[in-house]
Amino acid sequence: MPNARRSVFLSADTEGERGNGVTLADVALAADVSLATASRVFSHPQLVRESTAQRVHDAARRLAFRPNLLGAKLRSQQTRILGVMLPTLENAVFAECWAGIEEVSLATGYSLMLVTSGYDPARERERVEYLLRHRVDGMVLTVSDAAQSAVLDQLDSEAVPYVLAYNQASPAGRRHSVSVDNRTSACEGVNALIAAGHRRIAVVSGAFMASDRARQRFAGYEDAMRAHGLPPLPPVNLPSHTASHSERIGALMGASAAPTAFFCTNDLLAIGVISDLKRLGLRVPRDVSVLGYDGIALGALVEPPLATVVQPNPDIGATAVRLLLKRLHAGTRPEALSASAPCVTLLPHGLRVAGTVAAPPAS
Amino acid sequence: MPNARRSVFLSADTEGERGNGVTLADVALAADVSLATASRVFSHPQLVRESTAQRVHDAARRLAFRPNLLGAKLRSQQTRILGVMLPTLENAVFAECWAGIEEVSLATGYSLMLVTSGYDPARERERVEYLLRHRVDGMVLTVSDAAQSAVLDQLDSEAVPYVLAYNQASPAGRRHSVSVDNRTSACEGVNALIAAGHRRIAVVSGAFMASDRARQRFAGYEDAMRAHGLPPLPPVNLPSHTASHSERIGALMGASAAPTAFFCTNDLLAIGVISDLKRLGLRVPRDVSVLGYDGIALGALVEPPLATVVQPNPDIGATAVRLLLKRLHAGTRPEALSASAPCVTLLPHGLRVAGTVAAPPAS
DNA sequence: GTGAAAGCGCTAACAC
DNA sequence: GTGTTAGCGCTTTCAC
Repeated sequence: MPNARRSVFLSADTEGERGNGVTLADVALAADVSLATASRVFSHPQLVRESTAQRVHDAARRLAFRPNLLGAKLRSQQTRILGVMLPTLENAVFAECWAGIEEVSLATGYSLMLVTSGYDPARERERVEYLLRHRVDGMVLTVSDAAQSAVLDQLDSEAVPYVLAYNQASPAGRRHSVSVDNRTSACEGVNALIAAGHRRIAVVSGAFMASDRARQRFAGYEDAMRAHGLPPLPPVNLPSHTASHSERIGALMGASAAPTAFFCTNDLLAIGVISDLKRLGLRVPRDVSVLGYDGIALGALVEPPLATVVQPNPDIGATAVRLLLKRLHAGTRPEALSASAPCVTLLPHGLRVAGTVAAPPAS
Repeated sequence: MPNARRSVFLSADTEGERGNGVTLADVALAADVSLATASRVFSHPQLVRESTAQRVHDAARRLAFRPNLLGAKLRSQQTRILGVMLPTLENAVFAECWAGIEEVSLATGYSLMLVTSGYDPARERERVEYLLRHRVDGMVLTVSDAAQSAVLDQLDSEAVPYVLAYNQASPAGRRHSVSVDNRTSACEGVNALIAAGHRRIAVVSGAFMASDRARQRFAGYEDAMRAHGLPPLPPVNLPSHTASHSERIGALMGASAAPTAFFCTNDLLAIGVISDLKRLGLRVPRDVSVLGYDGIALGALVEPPLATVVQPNPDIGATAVRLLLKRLHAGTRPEALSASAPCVTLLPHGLRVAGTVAAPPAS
């Protein structure tokens, strides 16, 4: 009877283990009920008489009982852990998204495990495997390219419930996603540029090939240009948005028909491009306009404020979790799954056309 | 013999559970070894013959075995999960720190659980309790005020191993921390301001009362001022660094002896203050100089580049994890613990005096 | 409404 | 080297 020994010496708190070594069995003993009843008090309170529950709660408090979630998770075959994979937290978009994810997960009693993929498909695989080993109940993730993602194929084949965030799934498929409408919103943003008088608008993108969003946003740009009879320019791809790319931008601005506006496929990039422009002696927005995409808080903080297409970042995270939870609770019955809301959730976007966008110079 | 049934039908992958239902027992059966041996192949490979190990690995691959970490964690009484509590990820300092934490943790086979406290002591308690319930082996955390932290007191009393990040523990205490020397580095930064010719330097701080770092950095400012016979000005406390505070700054700049330089206790704040200044029609650094603190990547990206005291953020995270791991592996013997390196680890800081700092206007 | 008992998947003594 | 045997802390049928 090892537990009996423990209970006796408990107050001395001799052991160095986490959770002070008090188990549910100790609580049951102290409350003079069976282990089963003690368990029920916490997991299914409605199954136990009020007075009994009170005794158990008292004992638990007295012994400073801390439930060991591991035992519960192992036995019940559902961990109530959600896996989250984001490209990086160093881009505020995803940090803001995490805030939304954390809030609703913890509020609903779910735990989280976060990994970052660094936009690298190989690392995506590895990190997802890691999450799977932890037997997460489901995942919220952003992959570099949802259309051809080894990771998503794997998840599908293993029937792991997941909801994409930011990746906008194809309406044709069965994949669940939460995002804004990348193409439409980008188109609106570029329309605003055109409305301001711009005709030569260049798109600057980060890892174009590594981001389906970037391509969708570019398509939106093309839509807007074509709708106004303007020739779309080929995209300018800048590999990393933390380095400066003055040369590329400089060459562009030095050319005969230099663009009068830049549409950057994300805000961090936009901030970098604005700096590059300044270094070239150009003023934003007087000489050149810049439009970003993301709506990170920082953009509103700088002066002039960054004009941008605004995504509801925390809400994207929160909604993705809620949807995932709904799927999890719907059970494994396929009817329930498909019946539950459409796969592709589009959240409303905003447009902040201010600071860094103005009419083009008279020329 | 439920498992036998499972093994037979396995290739059909009928079950909807995570981890395809293959257990180590199935692998052992397929490889014709005992469960114990199969286990050893993964946990203690050196204890098992090469050829046997090979058989087990083959069987595992054939069955697509995915170890259930929960079982291992529960049984071995060490979860190999590290808890991480950071104030927020929306400040890039902590996002960068997380990158360091994630890298070394996953590389050493440790899992992570992240929570954010939002600088709120009540939420700190709650989140720590959450981590404790998951039986994390140890924690890396940043608290608002290490000197009087209910959470740290609790952790100490329960003998939970932890290492502070950014909080600079008192050398007198027994608490482990990894940070730069806040006071000295701030002093150096302000010295650079003074060397540039500034005499009226104001300190702008975020949640001053909620951040011990902010106070330590202010002390460094006082040191520098006093060392040069200059009167320290009272700190300007701005509650949130995401809002604009033009009024406060405006009032300050409108006063008779307006400061010629601002020392902001973090970079985000500095970026906000620069914007405020611009809105007031002031040019940085020509009219006013601004020095930040943190060294976030973004600071180098903006134009002019943000002058700042640079912390090695990813390294702070990585070092904190390594130290924590060292403590965990030292066993619970107190001698080993105290023998292992000093408690307070100070990492080297840098100084980027450029862009936003220049000589004060002739006046 | 409550109790007894059987595990969840894995590791760690202890034999051999 | 390898196998046998107990559990880790909890949930959950199944009786009563």
